[in-house]
Amino acid sequence: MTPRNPRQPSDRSPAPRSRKPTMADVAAELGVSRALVSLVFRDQPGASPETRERVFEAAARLGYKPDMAARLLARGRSKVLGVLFTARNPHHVDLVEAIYPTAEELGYDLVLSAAVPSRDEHKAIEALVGHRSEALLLCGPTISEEDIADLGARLPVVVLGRHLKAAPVDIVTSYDRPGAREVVDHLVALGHRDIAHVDGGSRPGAPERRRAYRDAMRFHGLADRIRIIPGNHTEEGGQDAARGMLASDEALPTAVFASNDQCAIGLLDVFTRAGVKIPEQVSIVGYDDSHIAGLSHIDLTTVRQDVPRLARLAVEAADEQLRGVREPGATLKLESKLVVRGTSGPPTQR
Amino acid sequence: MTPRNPRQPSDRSPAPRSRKPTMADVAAELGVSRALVSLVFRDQPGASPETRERVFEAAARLGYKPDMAARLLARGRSKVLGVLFTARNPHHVDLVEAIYPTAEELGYDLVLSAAVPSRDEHKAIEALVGHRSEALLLCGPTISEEDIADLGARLPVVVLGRHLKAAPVDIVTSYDRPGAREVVDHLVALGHRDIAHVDGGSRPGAPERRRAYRDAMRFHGLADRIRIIPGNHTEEGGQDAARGMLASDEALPTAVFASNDQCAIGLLDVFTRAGVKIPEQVSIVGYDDSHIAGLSHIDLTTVRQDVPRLARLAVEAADEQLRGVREPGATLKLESKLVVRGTSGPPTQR
DNA sequence: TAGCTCTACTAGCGCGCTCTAGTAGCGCGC
DNA sequence: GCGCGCTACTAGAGCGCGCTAGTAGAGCTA
Repeated sequence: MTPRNPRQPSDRSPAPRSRKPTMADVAAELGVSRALVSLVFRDQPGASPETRERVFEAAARLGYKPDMAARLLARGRSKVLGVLFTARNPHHVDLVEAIYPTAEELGYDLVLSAAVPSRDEHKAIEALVGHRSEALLLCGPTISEEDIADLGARLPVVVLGRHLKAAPVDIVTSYDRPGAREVVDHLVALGHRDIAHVDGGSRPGAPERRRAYRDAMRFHGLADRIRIIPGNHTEEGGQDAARGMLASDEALPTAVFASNDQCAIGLLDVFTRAGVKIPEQVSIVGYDDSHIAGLSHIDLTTVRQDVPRLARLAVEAADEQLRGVREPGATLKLESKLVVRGTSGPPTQR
Repeated sequence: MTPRNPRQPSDRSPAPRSRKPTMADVAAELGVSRALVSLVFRDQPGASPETRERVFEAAARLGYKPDMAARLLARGRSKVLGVLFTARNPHHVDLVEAIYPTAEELGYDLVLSAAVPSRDEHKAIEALVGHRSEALLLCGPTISEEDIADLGARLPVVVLGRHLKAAPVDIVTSYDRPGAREVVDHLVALGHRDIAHVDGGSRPGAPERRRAYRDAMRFHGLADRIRIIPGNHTEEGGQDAARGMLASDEALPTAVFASNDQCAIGLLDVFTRAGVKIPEQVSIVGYDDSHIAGLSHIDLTTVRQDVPRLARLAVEAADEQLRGVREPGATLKLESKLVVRGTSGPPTQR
């Protein structure tokens, strides 16, 4: 952390933990002006190499660290991007991981705010704005389109993984339809006809996936087998849907396409516990290819989104809006593709 | 988001996105002083109810939101807690979720910083300090004890889920030994004797769990069966360990106790793919009871830590340090307990 | 020597807010 | 009529930094 400093051992202070040193302290220590220290820390020309050296040395000795809040306040641009994500959603976590490198590359700092059950997205977003985010990256926001539009009128906003009709914000997402279409094609090719879809209600991406499922079923002449079961994008949603299917009078479908991986995992959970063999009795396909789908023994067939590119495009879109090189309102879509793993297979004859 | 405002519809501006309004704008709008507006927004006495009303109304009309950075800068106390966590670690995510409510209750705002592969803990911590965190909550930090001590000398630090010898920081964690002991007791009671431990190297909590495993094995007269396989706290670590065991000349143990859930999931993954039946051929037990262990069809036997209390105690500890009612250096330990699920069972005779 | 340029620095305002120390105005009792 | 206390408000100094406009001094010409 701080450079090793024998003169001020860290165990010296059980108590005082004196005021954080400021730039002025460093300047005073060296008998120079604050501005000089500022120059050095911003890596601006105007200081001799020896002076730079001395400034860094003194700063390290005093334990000085630049204060972001003051820095943000003083300079017009804060170079901070606010990122909203859902803590429980592994796909969001993947996105956050992927956002860091590009942000760093373009010189942005990141402030994260998690939407968790006890703290809704509105609060999380207010926190981001309050902390001087110049622009917001929203991972699969569930707030209303109107709210997003209002937000977009206040500052640059990039929405990841959700379609919007007419908000003044950038949108970076995957084509949901080809992905969902591929899922149905794959299942049909395996011999399935009773393919149900556990949807995600109005969650980001869900309406498009539902529509694509319907279209694909019709395309394959399976319009009469269309079966949409209400769900959401959490494990609980998948569990509830699975319980509903098990309790229902109708026969189980031979394949279930879930609106996202978490939902699929919920399905897997309940089906497995109930003794339903996966994929022998029921094939299950998810959506997102979050790291969990591939790594664990879940081994879920799913649709992979190009997370690194998604993240890069989102950060770049925010940057472009901030630099004013482009009006907001762009929509970028990436290809996604089916990843076949162990939870899908041919249906067994009954 | 912003209160609905018919006079300035959000679609009015494709372009200007004019400067964010400040407190001075609100004050000018009403013909009052900035200080008054400040009072109202801080909910301090000294303004009449009617004035408060007018201030809020004007603020809403202008779309004013208080600027945290300036607020933090201006007041001594920032009331911001910095939280370091590992994005991929579901147990950390659980902790973050649990920290929010208590923080809010005590009037703290949270700034999150994720350690991800491309961005190590040092950077993540610097970001937190730079954003004026008054105190730091570190979820299972892997940086050196010395670095943590240095950090603790600069500001209040609470470490979650890791033991430290003599750093001037608070520690909130679970008793690892009784938990690990319970695991071994459970497995022995089921009839296991060849119980291996995939450890977590020097990761937080790992040394204690390893030691507890050893002690428990000795207690049960199984000293000669002690088998410790190096691992770490990621899925990859578990996968590598499992591959190593499968490739080894030695027979597989009948039970494996992993140092955390992710590692256990990695084991599950590789064993399952290799056709090893869980728990018939090998029982697997994890540690943490992250939401993933119970929710998915992973159904992992594991050791539950009391996450809500852990989180509450950590925030309270930070608060106490900040209020100066107590010297840093306290260690709080909570009970943890075995949760038996589907990955552990009696060994089959060979 | 004056005049120029260039490097290496400094003075001081302002970012949006908080907070201390006030003041203006009012009703009150004596 | 005067001081008193109270409510409702204001002036203005800072918080730690960035940044613009400046200056002192060295080196160089002519």
